[in-house]
Amino acid sequence: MPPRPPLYARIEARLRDAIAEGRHPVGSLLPTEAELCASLKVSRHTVREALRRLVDAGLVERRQGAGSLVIAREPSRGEVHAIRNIDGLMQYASDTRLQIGRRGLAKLTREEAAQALAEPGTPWLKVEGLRLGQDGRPLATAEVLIHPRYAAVEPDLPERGAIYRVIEQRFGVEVAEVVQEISAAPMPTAVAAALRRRSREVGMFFMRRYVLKDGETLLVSRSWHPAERFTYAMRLRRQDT
Amino acid sequence: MPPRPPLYARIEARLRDAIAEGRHPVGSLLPTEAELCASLKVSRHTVREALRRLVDAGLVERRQGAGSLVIAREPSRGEVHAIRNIDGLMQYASDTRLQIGRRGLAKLTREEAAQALAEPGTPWLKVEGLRLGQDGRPLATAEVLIHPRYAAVEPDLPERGAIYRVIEQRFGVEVAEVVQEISAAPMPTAVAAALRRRSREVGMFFMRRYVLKDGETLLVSRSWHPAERFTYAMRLRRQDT
DNA sequence: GCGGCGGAGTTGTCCGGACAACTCATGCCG
DNA sequence: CGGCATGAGTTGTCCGGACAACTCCGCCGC
Repeated sequence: MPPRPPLYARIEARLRDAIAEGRHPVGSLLPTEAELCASLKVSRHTVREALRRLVDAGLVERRQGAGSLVIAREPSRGEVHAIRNIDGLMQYASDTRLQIGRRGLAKLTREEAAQALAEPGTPWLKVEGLRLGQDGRPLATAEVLIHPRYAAVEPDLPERGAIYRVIEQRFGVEVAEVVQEISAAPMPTAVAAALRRRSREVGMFFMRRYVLKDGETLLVSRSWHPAERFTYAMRLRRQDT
Repeated sequence: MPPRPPLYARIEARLRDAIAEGRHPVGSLLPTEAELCASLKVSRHTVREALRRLVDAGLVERRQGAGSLVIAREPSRGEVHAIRNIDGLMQYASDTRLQIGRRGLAKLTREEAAQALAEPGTPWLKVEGLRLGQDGRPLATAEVLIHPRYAAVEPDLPERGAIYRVIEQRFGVEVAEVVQEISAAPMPTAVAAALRRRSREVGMFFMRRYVLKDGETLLVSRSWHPAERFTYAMRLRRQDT
């Protein structure tokens, strides 16, 4: 008889099953830690270990003060799902690069983001992508903005593959850092409300910036995921002009 | 002024620096949790969070009862280091696949290993590899054993790339599971002692098995890492006959 | 309406402790 | 010499609690 797995593993499996069976659909929030503690009669520590593993598995994302959001039903194989899966691939690539930084990703400040994205007159190469699930249905929209210096890669852009790798090889540069932004500084409430309304359609905002060794921003990806409650509270100048 | 990072992050950075500077060389053991608690005046919980991050970063491996072993000075970019880096690549590939299971990998029993590896008369395709570090010096030796049914991939074997991916594409199969073995069931003490002696040369043993959906073993990789104290305590029939 | 303030709710950090599970060396005994 | 038992040392699991940081919503004044 095999030994009983640890408590947190059983809780993790339980939650994983609940997600897989749709009792916690993608885009919904899991019960809070306190609720799980109460219903499962375990300490918060144990619940957090189980949730941490779901985060590592890519099923859940958490934000302090907001909750635990289900973002996938099954662990991603980290594979290419569809032709136009541009940002998905980049995300995969960056996840690989970022395996270390899975937790503790640095945050982009609002100013940094504005600077990186919205320098007026900067003709960033913009690549639009659609992230598709394994069933072929769209999961999220995405944009990738490439620094004009490296815009010549456009004809080489892979249908499947990591964009930044192509640029690295083509130009002999090296991505030194990947910075991720999920939530941002507070913004004027009116705009926030408008975005919140819109977020019922587009959902959570994701942004990644790829930085070279000399600090230059190589490319920026941003994408929207169809999550209900994780609203985006960041404003990009390029978007509303 | 930026806010002070959390305590565990500072401890992590401190240990990371100590490793990078060689104060904790690769192959040595870190101070025990209790020692770190005492010297840093923090709770064991905080120390464990810092160590967990070092494990996630790939700098440290831990084993219950044994200690925390330094296995790398800097976080791996997860990249190809050298031509003959066959198992290294596979490990990278499997790490990617296994991002989820970074913790809690299932274990191979001794019998399973013997069955997978040492069925007499089974002409497994054996690929020998040498894992090289970024400086070109060997880090570990490796063997990859491919199931005879898929041995026809030999001419296709990549010098750089994941072997199992090649097989998947070539034969239209799909790896459903990756099982990893680090330490194994106890073995006769005499053999253990002999191995322990030898382990001062070859070090820790690693083994991975790639399983198809129907349960068939697609390939097995095993490798030895030059770690001092993490001795190998598993016996493979194929090895001593 | 617009903006700011505040408070309830939620997750993040950190402490202290206890016991279980595992590793490894030692020593005893056949 | 081989095998087993023992025990110290180390990491894994789990509990309980406290406060900090953050999110989000509603209230209120202008």
